[in-house]
Amino acid sequence: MPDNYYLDNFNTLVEFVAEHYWQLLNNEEQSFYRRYQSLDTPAQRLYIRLLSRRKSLFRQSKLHYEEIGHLDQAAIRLEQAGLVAIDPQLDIETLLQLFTRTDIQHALGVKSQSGRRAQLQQAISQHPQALAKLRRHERIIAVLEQQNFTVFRLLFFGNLYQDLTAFVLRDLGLQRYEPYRIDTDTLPFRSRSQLDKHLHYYACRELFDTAAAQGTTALLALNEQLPEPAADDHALQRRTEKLALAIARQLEREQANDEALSIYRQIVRAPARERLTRLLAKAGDTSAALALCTQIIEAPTCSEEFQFAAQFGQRLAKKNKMPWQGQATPTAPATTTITLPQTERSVELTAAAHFQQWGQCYYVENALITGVLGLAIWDIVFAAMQGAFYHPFQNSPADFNDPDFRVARQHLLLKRFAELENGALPGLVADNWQNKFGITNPLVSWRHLNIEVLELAIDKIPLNDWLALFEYLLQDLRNHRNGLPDLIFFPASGGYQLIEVKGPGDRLQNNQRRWMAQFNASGINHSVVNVEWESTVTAHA
DNA sequence: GTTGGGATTG
DNA sequence: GAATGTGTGTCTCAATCCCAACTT
DNA sequence: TGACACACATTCAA
Ligand SMILES: [Mn+2]
Ligand SMILES: [Mn+2]
Repeated sequence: MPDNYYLDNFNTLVEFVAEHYWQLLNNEEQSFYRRYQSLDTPAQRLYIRLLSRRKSLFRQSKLHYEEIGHLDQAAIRLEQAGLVAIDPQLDIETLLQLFTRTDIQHALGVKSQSGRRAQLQQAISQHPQALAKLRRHERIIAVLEQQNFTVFRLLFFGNLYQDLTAFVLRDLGLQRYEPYRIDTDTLPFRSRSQLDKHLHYYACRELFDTAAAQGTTALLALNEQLPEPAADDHALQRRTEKLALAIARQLEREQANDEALSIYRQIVRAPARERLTRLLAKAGDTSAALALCTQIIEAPTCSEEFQFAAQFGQRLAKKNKMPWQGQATPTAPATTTITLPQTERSVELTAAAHFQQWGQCYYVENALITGVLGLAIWDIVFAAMQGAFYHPFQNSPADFNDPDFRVARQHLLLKRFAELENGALPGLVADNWQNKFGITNPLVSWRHLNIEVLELAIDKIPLNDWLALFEYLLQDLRNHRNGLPDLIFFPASGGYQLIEVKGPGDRLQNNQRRWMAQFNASGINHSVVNVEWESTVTAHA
């Protein structure tokens, strides 16, 4: 790694933002950028070093950065630029965070092994002389204006969960990204108010845990604070709705059902209507609950919601002797029970080893089917679309989880499906396995795949089955990429079977049932295998 | 004296 | 035995250091 | 730092 790596990375980030988003920056942020630019290199380095760490307060004696040289001078220039404070006023609690338990014992003149940290802190708080002794000969540096860098990060990445480590991981080869072209003409932020709303959202999210611990009033106050995203800002809509759903769910736990209900009423995103239905039913408003079920069935936002409404509606109607349209027809999958000696390994691997007797069996869960789709449509996932790629560290296009991902790429997908029908699948999978290996892709989990199971699967699974599986996945990439069976079994006698393993006490989950309904519709061979452990007690008896 | 959870680093 | 809610573990980037708990 | 699947407890109905 070059000596300047973190300086270069930081500069790349802030210069991109300054170039493309200067008009969105307020005076403070513009000043922040100018003041940073006016620093000499050692001061810039020190600032970035401090900015990259989790805490904002440091004892200078604990900082060891050979490449910076004299920290004293760098720190003073940063102070002159207003980017750090030296020896700031601190309350006792904050000050003590900077020192170890041993430091505090020494200042108090106590022997080691004398109490926990909390007790020592309590003790030293009463002794001004000991506190003064702690701080004597120490220069304390507080890094300032972190929030301004946070704004730059948000503008660059479009989120706050990525940071400068993304550059390092890429440069070390630990994360590889598809070399897509960045669409600098259509960047995600268009206005200051949009940016402010995003920042506001993150501020709210940071408050959530505290509010949840405080209870109903704090949760309701937080909900009031949530920003109102612009109609075309899908990213922020998704985030605020998820946070509102979390708030409402927590309100339910606090028994504040009416308050939760009124939040759910404002949200369509799942599982808002499901929660709403449950609350209405619990409150005894059966007809409203049933009406909502009907509404969901007519226009479901996802398969899970549809399945819920069909089952819950039927049950609720039956219980209350109310009329109900439609019969849920749960088809039980073929189920067998096998008894195996318990092993150190997981029940899935143990079962796979068992089936290995009759052919070849792999523990793949979601990785195989979604992975093959990912390899089959690799170029479409990363196709240049307006606004899809706006920084170099994306694992997927910006709209990957939106329903319109498919709509926007429909012509490409139709063409690809035609190619698949003409036998393109084996070639696409082999080529992309070869050419793209290790590159991050939202559908491909390289670690859980190997070329053997891929080749076997391509060989043994008929094309029509693949097309049916792909179709269901593409209907809702976000929600249909889980729930696939644990094992794929290729019997020596030919064909294949998808097997969901269930250990003692485990039962089919709803997403697994939904996949099995698809398997049924497409005639795909599948089963549930219940594993029981050979009891050593029984064996001896 | 060990260990387990972190923060930091590249 | 279903339905429902909640808790847990496993992926982790890997090597190193620090620190505060303890016969884990 | 979530997503995902599983483990476990409680409740309720037949
Ligand atoms: Mn599984
Ligand atoms: Mn299973």
